[in-house]
Amino acid sequence: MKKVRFNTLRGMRDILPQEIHLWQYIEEKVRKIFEIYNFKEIRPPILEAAELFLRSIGEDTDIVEKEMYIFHDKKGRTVALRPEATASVVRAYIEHRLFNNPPPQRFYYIGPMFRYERPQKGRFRQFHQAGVEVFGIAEPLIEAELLYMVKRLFEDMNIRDLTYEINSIGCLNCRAEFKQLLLDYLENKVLKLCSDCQRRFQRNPLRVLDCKVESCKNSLSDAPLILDFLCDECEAHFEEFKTLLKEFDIDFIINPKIVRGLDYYTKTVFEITTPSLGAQSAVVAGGRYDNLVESFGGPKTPAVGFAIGMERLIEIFKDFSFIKPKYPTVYVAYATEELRKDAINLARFFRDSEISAEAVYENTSLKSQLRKADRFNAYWVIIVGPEEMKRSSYRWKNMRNGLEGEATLEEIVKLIKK
RNA sequence: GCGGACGUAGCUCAAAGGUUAGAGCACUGGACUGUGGCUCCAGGCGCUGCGGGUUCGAGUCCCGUCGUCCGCCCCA
Repeated sequence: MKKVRFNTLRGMRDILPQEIHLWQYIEEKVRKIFEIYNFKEIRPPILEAAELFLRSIGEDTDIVEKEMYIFHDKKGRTVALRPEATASVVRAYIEHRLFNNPPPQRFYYIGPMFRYERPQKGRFRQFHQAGVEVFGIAEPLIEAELLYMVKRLFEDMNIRDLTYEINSIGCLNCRAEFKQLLLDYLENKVLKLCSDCQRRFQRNPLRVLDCKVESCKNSLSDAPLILDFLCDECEAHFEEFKTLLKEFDIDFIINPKIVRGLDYYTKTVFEITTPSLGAQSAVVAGGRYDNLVESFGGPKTPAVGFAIGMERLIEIFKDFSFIKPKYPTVYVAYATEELRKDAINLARFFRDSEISAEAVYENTSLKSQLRKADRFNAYWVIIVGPEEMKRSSYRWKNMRNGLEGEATLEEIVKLIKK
């Protein structure tokens, strides 16, 4: 038989036991703060109808155009691995009529997302997001509270050097007006723009504004900013949002260039960035999407959400030396080979008593057993020996301080559980 | 999708085109026949990412491919 070696696919990786405790620690932190804010966990499927993402994220966005894992199932349906979770949560919210519950309805999720991109630092094809969505509240208070919640999470994890960037991209009304204004402005410049922007000019002119090509930036230096053309309502919303952030003691900067790569946003958008991630500076991103629920056939429902990039959060979380993996509490060894089975049985007894235990299954010297116990970082070693058996007792050894003694099983359990 | 760097033992890295590809750490066993960590000794480390080519001879040079990293684009 020909031997084949398999590896993870590009951009995918195994999270091994040696780092999983770090993930578990961070997931617990995230869950805890979300639940304090009354967010309820929701777990939508990872595979959805591709249409769901086309209609929410937008067909002209990079995510949909070139980054989606999209394929046909055996019935010929076009399905996609989710590139983000908001669309799924909105779908579930409507599908299960969760809007019949009183607002605010708050949901959170933690799970894998998929984007077919070129991997690099902080960027993977399968990555994880922890995110929240709030339905039913139009007040900017919600956005401000969400940012405050994230700020608390970062403080709790002792993560600093973050920049809170905010912007408003208006509602359907002011955006329509602004779009016309922008088109007029771009009219006689369009030939000077890069090829991407020429296409954007046709299909999604707002995205011309955040082109990174130097020549485009130059010719757009005096371009109108949507921030200056918000309608009265959007303007008031943004003003109140800023006032609340100040009240909540959140330092922020206004970045009029944030438009977000997803079409469903309205009014508030925000991004939290760090200098320590190289080119992938965003750790958290989100915003308001007041039209999405309605456009998916639900009742008109304002909504806000954000997502945290878990890999990026872990990357900037420096203080993890104190997080220790879980070790077995006891390691059961035997002094002579005939007692091997007794040792295994003793391990079974410990496990039945909810004490985590590891044991030696092969025939080997006591010395090597102790060495293994050390390697496993076991706290206690219990040795089954012939002399002790006669007195129906066992030898115990504390691997942290080297102390040892002899005791009955009852005494040992008491010692361990102390 | 575009550009650059790099792929050698489980890990970190050596080996100016020339014997049988090495070292440290780690692993296994022993010195210590019922006791880990320190020390010493011994042992196995390998399709040099993969596939072609050049050459008397390739880990080394060339081409392709896959992968990793770093930029660009975009994003979490």
